[in-house]
Amino acid sequence: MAVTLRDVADLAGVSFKTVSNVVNGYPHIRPATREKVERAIATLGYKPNPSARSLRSGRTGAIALAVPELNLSYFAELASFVIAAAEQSDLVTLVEQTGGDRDRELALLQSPRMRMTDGLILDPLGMRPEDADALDVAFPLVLLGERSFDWPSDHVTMRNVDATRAGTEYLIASGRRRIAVIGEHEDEVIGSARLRLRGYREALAAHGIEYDERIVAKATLWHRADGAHAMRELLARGAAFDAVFGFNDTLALGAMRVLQEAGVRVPEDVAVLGFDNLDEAAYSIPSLTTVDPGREWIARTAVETLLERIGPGGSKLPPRTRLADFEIVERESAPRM
Amino acid sequence: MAVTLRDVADLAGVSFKTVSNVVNGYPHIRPATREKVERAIATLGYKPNPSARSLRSGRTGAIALAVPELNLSYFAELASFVIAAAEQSDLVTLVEQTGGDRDRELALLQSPRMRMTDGLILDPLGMRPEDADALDVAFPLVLLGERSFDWPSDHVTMRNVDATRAGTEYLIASGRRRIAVIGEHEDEVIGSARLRLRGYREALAAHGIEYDERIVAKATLWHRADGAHAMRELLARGAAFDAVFGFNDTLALGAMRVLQEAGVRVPEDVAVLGFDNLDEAAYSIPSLTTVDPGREWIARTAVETLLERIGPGGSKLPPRTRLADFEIVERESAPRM
DNA sequence: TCGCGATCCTACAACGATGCAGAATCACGG
DNA sequence: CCGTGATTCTGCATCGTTGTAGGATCGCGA
Repeated sequence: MAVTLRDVADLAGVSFKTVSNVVNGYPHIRPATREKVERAIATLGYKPNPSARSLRSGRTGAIALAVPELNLSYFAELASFVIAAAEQSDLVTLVEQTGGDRDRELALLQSPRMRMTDGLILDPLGMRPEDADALDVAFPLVLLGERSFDWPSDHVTMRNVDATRAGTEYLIASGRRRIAVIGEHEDEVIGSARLRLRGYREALAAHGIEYDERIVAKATLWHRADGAHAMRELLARGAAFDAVFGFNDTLALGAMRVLQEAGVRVPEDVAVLGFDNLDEAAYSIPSLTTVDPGREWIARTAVETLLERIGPGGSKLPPRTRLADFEIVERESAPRM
Repeated sequence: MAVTLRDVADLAGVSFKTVSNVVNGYPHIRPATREKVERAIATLGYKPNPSARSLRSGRTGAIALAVPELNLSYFAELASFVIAAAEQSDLVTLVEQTGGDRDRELALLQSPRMRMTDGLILDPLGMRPEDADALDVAFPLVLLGERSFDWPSDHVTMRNVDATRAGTEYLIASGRRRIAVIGEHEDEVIGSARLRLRGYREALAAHGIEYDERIVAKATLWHRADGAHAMRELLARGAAFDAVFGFNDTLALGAMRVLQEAGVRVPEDVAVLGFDNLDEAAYSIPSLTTVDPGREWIARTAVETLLERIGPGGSKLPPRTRLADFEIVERESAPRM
């Protein structure tokens, strides 16, 4: 059926290993031979068989990226950067969606599908500290998102606590005192939600503002609809607030929409601050002030880190944690002052 | 290094072929033997080697999805559905980004990377009619998006002309007469842009409204920024309009943002209509009336169609074109009346 | 002329799985 | 007690490639 090294070799009148050598850029080949072979490759349209190649060499040329879902713009934009970075190194990217579900994340780590790739970049939204053992896998692994697993693996992440502390202080500096929050996870102990809440509380404490759980709203998933829902609940509770910090942009955007439906003016009555700096944050009405966590840097660095592990001697490297810088992007929904 | 069939066989005291039979669910195996083997598999943690498997069987268990970029929400949501549908059939999805660039699309069709998969779902944004020959590839291929290639391949797409005609008529029925358009491609002849423009013109003609190119704005890429840019240009031209039809939601949202910055009221002064029904269209201010092209159906159907081709006898099937139903979703930016 | 290292090419054995053909065992009717 | 067909298991060849080892050829100095 398909053209193989042998077919090319027959046409070129050399041994099939010589064709292999040409394809792989082995240096010691006479120009005449090389040309003969290349012509044969062109006329037959030979393309190497990646299965055979990786069976022999142990490398597949693919990496896997596992995120909760591409529906969430943050992960879509992240995936876009990861795929682009991988392509730079001639790797293809296989995308898995876990739904942020613990069981599916654990299953993925055990899955035979992982043997189709040279390594995995995983955002373990659902896993818990006691699942650390599951991270003891035979393939190179880079975790995204700040998590405190008791397991020495590579991490590429952002400074969640610092960033939300800075965000909250930004709101405080602009004169807000009653700062509501959307995105708490009730029983989660290691994820971004918990860390971001901590940064928020630290900032409050540093400025002598009391923590009031009546203006803290849960949202387990971070879709627009969840932000909208949380905001409706906050409004229903009746506790006053003059700012809202959405733990990501989609939550903030959903919340902002509900605020405006309810006749609340943004930012005059309530300032809104997001987290992620999605493309769309610049185009909402009003445009969204947000914390930019350095998505592109994270994506690029995750791929680099994984490649170092995959490469020769990679398994000997000590576990590394790499932190992105953040930045507050001022827009209309929360002016600096 | 890794555990193989042989290792399992040794531990279980059977031939390695028997282990293979167990793994593949061959029926004639004594329960006792099966159990022995399964226990050995479990203790050793055996996982089949997909490279070896696909070298032998010719099937890889992966499909490729090529879209312009995941940054564009439409494609992110589409990819999300495709990946989910593929997973239902135990296939992993390898995502490629072409940037909508003709050369990269053509290169992808020739790329050896394609041999890592059983087939490709491609949205050929940049290809031209004269590139039809490039579609003559050795692997199963399903095209997304309505294109008039002179090549008999499978298509899954939406009724672009009908949908934009209906959208335009919706605006006309609500009393608008000067309907601007954003998203024309100048020199493209086969893509959605051209088809959507045709639907628009058909609707105008049917209602005796003159086509005025002063209110038709180009946008080669369909990001929010492009919509914003196009709207600034429209405003600068000074030609009056009482509605805008963005050829996708992000264009419409970018344009809507600029309108409101300029003090134009939506929908009182100008109605805005989008196309795609993205998640975010429901949360903008005002929420976006839009044409829903049935993204999920398209994704599911594309995977199904590809699977039929991949399956036994698939290459004998006649080329098929499958059309999704569309629907106009009424929201605030363009009320029905 | 010979020896020797560089250069160019080839032969053979893997990598880990599956398909096929067939050997061994078993059940059961005549 | 044997023949026959189903059941259960094994052995071998094979998929297309790369790594290793080594054979041929060549240039060049001794």
